[in-house]
Amino acid sequence: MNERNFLEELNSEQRAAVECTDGPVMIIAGAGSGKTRVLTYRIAHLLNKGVDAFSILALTFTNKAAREMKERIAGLVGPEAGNLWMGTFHSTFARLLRKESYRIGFPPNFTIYDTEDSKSLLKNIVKEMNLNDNSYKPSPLLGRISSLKTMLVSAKDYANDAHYNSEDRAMHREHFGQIYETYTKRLFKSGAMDFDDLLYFTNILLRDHPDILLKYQDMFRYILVDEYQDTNFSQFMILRQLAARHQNICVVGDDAQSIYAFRGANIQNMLNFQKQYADTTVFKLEQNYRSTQTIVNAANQVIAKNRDQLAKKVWTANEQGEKIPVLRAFTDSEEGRTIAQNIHDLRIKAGSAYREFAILYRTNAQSRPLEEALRKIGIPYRIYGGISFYQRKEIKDILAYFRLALNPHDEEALRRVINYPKREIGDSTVDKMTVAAYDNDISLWTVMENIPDFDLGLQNRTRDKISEFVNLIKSFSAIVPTHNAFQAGDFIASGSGIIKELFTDRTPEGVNRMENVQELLNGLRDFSLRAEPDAPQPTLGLFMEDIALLTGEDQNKEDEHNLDKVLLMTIHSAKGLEFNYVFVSGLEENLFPSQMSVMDREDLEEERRLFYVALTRARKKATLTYSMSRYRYGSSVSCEPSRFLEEIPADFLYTVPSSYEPRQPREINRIPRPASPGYSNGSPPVMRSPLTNKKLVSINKTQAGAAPLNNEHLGALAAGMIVEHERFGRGEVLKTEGKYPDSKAVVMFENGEKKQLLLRFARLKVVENP
DNA sequence: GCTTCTACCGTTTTT
DNA sequence: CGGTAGAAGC
Repeated sequence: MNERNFLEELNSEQRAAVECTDGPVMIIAGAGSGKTRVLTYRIAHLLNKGVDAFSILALTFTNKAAREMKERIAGLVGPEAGNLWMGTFHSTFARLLRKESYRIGFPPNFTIYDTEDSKSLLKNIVKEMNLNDNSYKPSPLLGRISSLKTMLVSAKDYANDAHYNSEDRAMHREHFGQIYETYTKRLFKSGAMDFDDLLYFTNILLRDHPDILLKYQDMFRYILVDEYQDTNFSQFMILRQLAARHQNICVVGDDAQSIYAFRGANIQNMLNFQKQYADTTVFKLEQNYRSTQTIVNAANQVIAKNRDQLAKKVWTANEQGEKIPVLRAFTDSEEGRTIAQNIHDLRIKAGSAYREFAILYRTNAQSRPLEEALRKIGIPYRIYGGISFYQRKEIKDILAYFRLALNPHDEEALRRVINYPKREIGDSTVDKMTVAAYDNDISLWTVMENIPDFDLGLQNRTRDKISEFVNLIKSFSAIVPTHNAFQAGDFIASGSGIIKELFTDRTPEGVNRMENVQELLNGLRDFSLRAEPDAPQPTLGLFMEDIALLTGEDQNKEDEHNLDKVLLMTIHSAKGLEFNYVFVSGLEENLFPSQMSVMDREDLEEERRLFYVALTRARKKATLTYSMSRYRYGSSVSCEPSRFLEEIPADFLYTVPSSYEPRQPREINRIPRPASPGYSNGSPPVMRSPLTNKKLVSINKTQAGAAPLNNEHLGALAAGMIVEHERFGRGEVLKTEGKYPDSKAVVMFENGEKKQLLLRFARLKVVENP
């Protein structure tokens, strides 16, 4: 396709934004206004003007967005698109750091720690410092460290900052600074970077090494950034340094869709762009090509009152469309059934495919009742961006061996597999070696490598086991450089003993784990074969680099994507996608808006923007649903409709009454949970133990003999009942006590043994209920 | 050092 | 309801 053709496909707003190629440009793009199209055409236009693909840096928010954009550009200009620097901030700068990291003391094969690794390291540090780990929990610690790194505050800066110090004293975590410092040191010693380090150290590298800065400033003459509203300070500073020389920076974003503040995203980056670059040209894309008028107007209402925004008026020439149905359900599972039923009916009525439907929710936990309902009436579905394949335990175990082969100083990988499979190197040995490493300021691996030089009071046998392990890892390391990824991976997987370990596990889960490992090895084989002839040898190192920054969605197979299935996902991961029919579920106070944001932010602006994103995913019809009660940790909690429902003018909505009655008791006659405030079906009958006369709240009643021998349908036990236990045989219940789920029963068995059983784990069958 | 049992705890969103 | 950390017991 030649240039004239593709520019003519754009409207005048879009075309102007594409053709203004030089100098700082900000494109404010409303939802559904063809933002991606403008970005791709702009890049294609640059290439057609003769700009070298190697000198264009395009940063997107997800790997998927980068891939898609690359494909679309390739469709416009051909294979030259392959030479673009295009990817997420993290993957692009990880790539840059691999080349330059030696300048800041990191090896080129540095490991990238994921969140799990980081938390586990923090946990170890807290333990070693003998701090009460109730106030030093890994997740909050990592959260704080992460936001500090995002603000480019080093451990040293932190220690010297009076404000931070007094804040810590007030929060009773005066050792935080020390933890931060130790964490940083340990990462360095392990030759590892966490997620935020990839951006942090890119900043440091560019800041402290003018020659490198100049090199990349000249390399990236044109910089384009997608989803600019979601960039954080660290990313902003990288861009600022790189663009300083040529000033050809084009950012595209929608302040109304800024939903990542929790991760440090700073909407001010967008609001202040014009201040940063005085001669910025601003373009606005205000026509929405995606949704009906009803949806566009209702969505506009949602964010109308937000204070932080750039003036724009999103409008559409599309048809008016249906009103937005609001469905009320009594329980979360009924909400699921209603949605499932609606999808079923709509699909038949409108002749639509399953893939035209999406169900969005605020939290991942909400997917379960939805899945159950869909499964029950046979609607195929897929969870978009769920847990990543590479996060599974068995896969992470194997990857830990791979990581060790590439970088044996990687402490988290080492700890993970040092005794898996069991090789008699237990916790106390690891603790002793950790102390030695700390005392000598060396890595754990170095201690193990030189174990005879240390007097740790270990048994000879243990020392031999350690040497054996060291030699094993060294043999893995030796394989890597001379073999391709598959050969090395296969050798390591079987040499580590993991394959054997998994093979002996014949439980269904075990078989599944084994299949996953096979899947990983197949992936390695593909990776090794797929390599282009003149590309570098597809080593294990390259493979690990490829997968380190993948998210759940990135690794699904092509055919997975094309299957005709309803998609389920969080609103966050729905950004950038669109569907004909969208269900936004769980519109309840304290869920959406979330409890956290209701408690510590009075404005709820970000939650509203999130709702805006949810609504504007829909092309033809958006449906809102909520439930009056929801299960949480096994008990039902009553809910109120979300305030957001009231913020949409009533003439955009119509309320559909619940078509279901509250659920009838099934054959298992459930006694309602403890009288939680607002239990909507009247207060539950109270059962009392005949012996103690204590209330037997919250234990389910079962018909005698109906409960299977597992803990899924525990019956309410009362004194006098005759029960049968899997191992101990028959017995009589003497008394029951405690509150579910930790309720206990004392049972006298026929063999004369008196046992106290924790009901949640006891496998009991009621055989007689007098 | 390894296995089994029990008490406790969790509440966003993710590159 | 699940997951899991740590104690107790072997």
